[in-house]
Amino acid sequence: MVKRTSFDKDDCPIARSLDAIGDWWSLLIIREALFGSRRFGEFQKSLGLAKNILTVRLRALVDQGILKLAPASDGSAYQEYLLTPKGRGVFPILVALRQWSEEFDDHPEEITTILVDKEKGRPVRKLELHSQDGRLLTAADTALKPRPDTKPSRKLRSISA
Amino acid sequence: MVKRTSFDKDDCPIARSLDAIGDWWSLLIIREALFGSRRFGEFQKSLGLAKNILTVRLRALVDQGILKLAPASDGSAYQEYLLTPKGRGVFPILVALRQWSEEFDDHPEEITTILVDKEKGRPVRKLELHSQDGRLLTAADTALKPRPDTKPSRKLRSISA
DNA sequence: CTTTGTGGTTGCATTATAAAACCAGATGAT
DNA sequence: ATCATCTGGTTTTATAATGCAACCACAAAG
Repeated sequence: MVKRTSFDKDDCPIARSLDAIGDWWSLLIIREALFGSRRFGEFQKSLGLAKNILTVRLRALVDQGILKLAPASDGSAYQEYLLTPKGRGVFPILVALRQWSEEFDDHPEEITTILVDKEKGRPVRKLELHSQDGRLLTAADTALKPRPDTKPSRKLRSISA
Repeated sequence: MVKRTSFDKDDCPIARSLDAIGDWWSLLIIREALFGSRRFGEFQKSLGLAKNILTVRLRALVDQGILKLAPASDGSAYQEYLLTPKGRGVFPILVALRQWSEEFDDHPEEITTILVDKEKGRPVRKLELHSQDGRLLTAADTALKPRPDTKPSRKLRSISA
């Protein structure tokens, strides 16, 4: 956006995520990476975005610890972009986006792919949110609570002794 | 973004979702709506965005069938913005974003809220993706498959007879 | 030495956003 | 009835991001 109100200092974790990966290209780049793309050219060809923009996006993703640069892999002295655990952690977000589109899009017939489990080749189930005791939850079953305070006392007051 | 490359015609459901709700404000508006906000003024105050922008966003969300306008609710002759089922369907996306932030953010201590299940008041579990036979799946356990074709033959060839 | 891969730089067009003024209809008090 | 205020916007103007295209540069591959 423009005057990016920089949700960086916002206490809402959703805003924080959006601040990190909430632009049009970043999530798609991560999608391609999860799909197997590693090289600059691969991303550029599959996504069809301008190279300078890809450059900026890749660097931002590396800076944020979502991608990392690895030296080689094939013979060439170039580098490739690999997902970090943080990057792979984006997977559920992508699945949620996909499933929302599958369920509510006005033209679902234009969606040409389905997400399947590799072992059986059958479509996956919908994402599920459970309570700690295992009940399946919907939005109406949840609430937001203030956090008790991260670490009120450090358990040992190193200052005083 | 600017020249919104309009992923509208893209066959990737993730791109399609992003095209619908992939901007900074829309998801936050939906978050507030799930949280209970209904009125123009409520959204404006809680999000602190300019009124003209809120106007545009709200209208876009209504156009997309994510919000709908309902006549009243309290006495006043005003309108309020209510989530449609499509809008409530965004909930898993917000949860996924929240959990990603909770798990990978560099400053998780700045997150001041936790998502709990209303009945017990305890934190929810992480979103889970299962195969149809119930196995818990990670990204590595999944693959993308071309869709068999929505409706290859209509079952009755109305043209020829 | 030519091609390919991997970017960087520049310039221009488009657009989202912000900020503030303005406005019409409803509400509320006198 | 009237005046002031609130609500829910619209309009205008200015600016900052972003997208895109095109050209440049350098390393490696052949």
